[in-house]
Amino acid sequence: MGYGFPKQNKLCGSLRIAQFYREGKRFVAWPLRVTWAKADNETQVLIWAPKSLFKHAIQRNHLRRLMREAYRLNQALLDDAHYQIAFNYMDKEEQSFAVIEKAVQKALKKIAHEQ
RNA sequence: ACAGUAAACCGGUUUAUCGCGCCGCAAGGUGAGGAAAGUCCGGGCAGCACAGAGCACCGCAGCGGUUAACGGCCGUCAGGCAGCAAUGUUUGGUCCCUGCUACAGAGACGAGUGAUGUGAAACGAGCAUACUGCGGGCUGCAAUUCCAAGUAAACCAACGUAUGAGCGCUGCUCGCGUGAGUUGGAGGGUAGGAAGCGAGAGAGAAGCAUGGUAACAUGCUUUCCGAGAUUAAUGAUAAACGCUGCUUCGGCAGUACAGAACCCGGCUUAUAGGUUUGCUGUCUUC
Repeated sequence: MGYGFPKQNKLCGSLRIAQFYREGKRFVAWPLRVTWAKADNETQVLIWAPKSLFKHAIQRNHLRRLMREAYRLNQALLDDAHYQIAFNYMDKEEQSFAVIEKAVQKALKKIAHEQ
């Protein structure tokens, strides 16, 4: 598993997303709220920065990009199984890449461990 | 030189590592802004509607020009306000008809008169909801078209079937058209894909020429430019340089506003720092 993050590894489709949020397991790795479930075919990831917390599109874009990079660089922490994972940003402040990367690492380790 | 004022423009750069969208068999190519923003005007484009008449309603308003169009832009006139000035800012159709003009005043548009007094205004008028001129069908790309999949032409209630329900025509009236359903309740299904969507007869850009005070128009030239996502690409990390402050000359701090979503022309708002030009005032030197 390399560092890539192509489009087929992104979770999309409103029905699947709604079902995933209903059934997935949740925990918090500040400043992220993580939802995850086992998947059959491929690991798919959803990244979300809410408009209610960040008014400007450029802030949301920036946070999404930081979370995406953090996942992309640390996805090797997962084992060989496949998952659906959602990272929801939940803090009111824009945190740095170092903080977000640490949170993503913690979350991925926890998912791999619980599995 | 300093201060002011009015315009125009720029909006970081480089390297390393990892990565994303679109196009392409591949090699490779290409990928945010001056405001992409607010969605306030105008136009293209799309769908629906459109026999006609009247009354409403909304927008604009010195004058002239410009444009695809505009409430924009350019030029210009008059009054008020700020400033020594350059300049900025603000107001600007009309009173024939309809109506309004508080308090005060004998009287407020009604007249027998109208000096004094009252009052913003005393027969003179001012104003808009009135009148005049011009413009306006409605809805917006979540438009619209196609493909695929799926469901419930079932149930309940009200009104109606030529004694005409309802619908459409602009909000209303007339009038016209249509002619058996319509409305509400409860419930069921879908929310995938493609086109629209960006190289087109471009309201593009740059340069030159001609006309015009200007906005702008016309013509010629060009190895000039060309995002197209859809849980939504255009990035992340590290370093160096540049720029701006402060400095004990070692350095330290800061480097804005902000992210396309059908496309254009404007307006408005946000913006670190910087560049250029015109004009005005003050001072100095020749």
